[in-house]
Amino acid sequence: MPSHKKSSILDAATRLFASKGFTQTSIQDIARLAGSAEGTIFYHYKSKEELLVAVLDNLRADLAQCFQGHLAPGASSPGFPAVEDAIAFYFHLASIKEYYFLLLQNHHLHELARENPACREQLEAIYTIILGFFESAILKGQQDGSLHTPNPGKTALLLFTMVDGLVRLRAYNLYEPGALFADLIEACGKILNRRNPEIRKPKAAP
Amino acid sequence: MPSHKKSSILDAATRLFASKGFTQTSIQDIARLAGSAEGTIFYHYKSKEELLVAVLDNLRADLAQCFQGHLAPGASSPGFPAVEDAIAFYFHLASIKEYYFLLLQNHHLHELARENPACREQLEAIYTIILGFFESAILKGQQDGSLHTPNPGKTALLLFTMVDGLVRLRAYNLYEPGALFADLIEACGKILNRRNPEIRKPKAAP
DNA sequence: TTGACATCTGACTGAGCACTCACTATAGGA
DNA sequence: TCCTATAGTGAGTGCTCAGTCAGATGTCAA
Repeated sequence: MPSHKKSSILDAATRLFASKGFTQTSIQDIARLAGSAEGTIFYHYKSKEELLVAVLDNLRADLAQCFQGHLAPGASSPGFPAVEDAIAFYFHLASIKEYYFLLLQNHHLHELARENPACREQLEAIYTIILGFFESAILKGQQDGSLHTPNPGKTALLLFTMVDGLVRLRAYNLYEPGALFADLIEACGKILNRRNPEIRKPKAAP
Repeated sequence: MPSHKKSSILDAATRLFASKGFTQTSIQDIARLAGSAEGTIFYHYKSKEELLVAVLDNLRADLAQCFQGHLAPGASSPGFPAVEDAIAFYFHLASIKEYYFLLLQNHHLHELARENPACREQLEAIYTIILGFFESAILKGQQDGSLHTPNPGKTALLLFTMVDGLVRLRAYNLYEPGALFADLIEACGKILNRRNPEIRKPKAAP
């Protein structure tokens, strides 16, 4: 079984890397938040960089579980458009687990992925999961006839950049939270060539 | 007149802050690239942070000039849709001055803006300029009747997040450069309610 | 030539950093 | 009880960093 300290170190590192950035976070910061000694961190993880990879691994597993739970049969509202539902869910997720998405937008992370294979693999797996989630929502919409979208893969990427962009705008307080949500959903509907022009309001705007 | 060393320091700092990030860039790095001594940097700028603000100031002025040059009468192709033209130009700019846009996406920058008023002012001015550029293109499109877009301000923000997102994808090599450009232009057209369905190819895809 | 000023230099400093290591604590099997 | 392995500790180490400072150099007017 995993030790209590180890998981609290992982948790502290996740939040600090997301909020302050990898470089700005010191081992001392992590130890303080986790309630452990600095040495304990290096007992469980060889280096600060390996700790980051462990954080990514944990993030990926949790994200996969969240998406899987949402895609499970019966989990999504029946009759509710799959894509709007997916986007609303993604926004909901980005709201309750904002630190995950802030972490993924860290510049240093992508620098590191260039030279650290373990880091690159984790990052690629995470993007595959997220894009796969959008893509499967588009495919579902095509099957029930509500969408006509020629290239689901590329369109999923476009949706991702939009939603991710809004997450960033919210994090930096560049606009009032929630004010753009309805516009975003509407814009996505247009991109996806919705057959049914009236857009139903999603249940929860963040 | 401004000294030669001072401007080469500013230039070196701009490129290094963009490519490595603010925290990862040391004064030694900047001095080496600028061909000056470390002391010279602190002769011209009180601190590393003040140097960053100077970089932003320079970026803002240059960006404003670029946009102004493009919006000048006669500069845009007559008859060419204003919004597609604007997006293509923004992409072109993001291609030849990629480091500007990478710098703006730096997480630490937005952290700093929260506590440093000078930094915050510069950042706000820069976003005002960029969003104003998109908004004026939308308004132009509405005047010539090619667009029907209810809320230019919000739509400009959505366009910005999309284009900025693609810049980031390209920088991190998450997709082949240029492969999504046509799709992006098409998606923007849909968001903007283009009256004329056929989209003309822009002159230069990056 | 002299003095005053702006520009520029690089050795230096103290603080903070990631990481090490000798050590203690605890728990279970023999 | 002793032995061993796992978990955890925090002072110490060597290095890098932003920022300082005393002085060198260049320039130009008096």
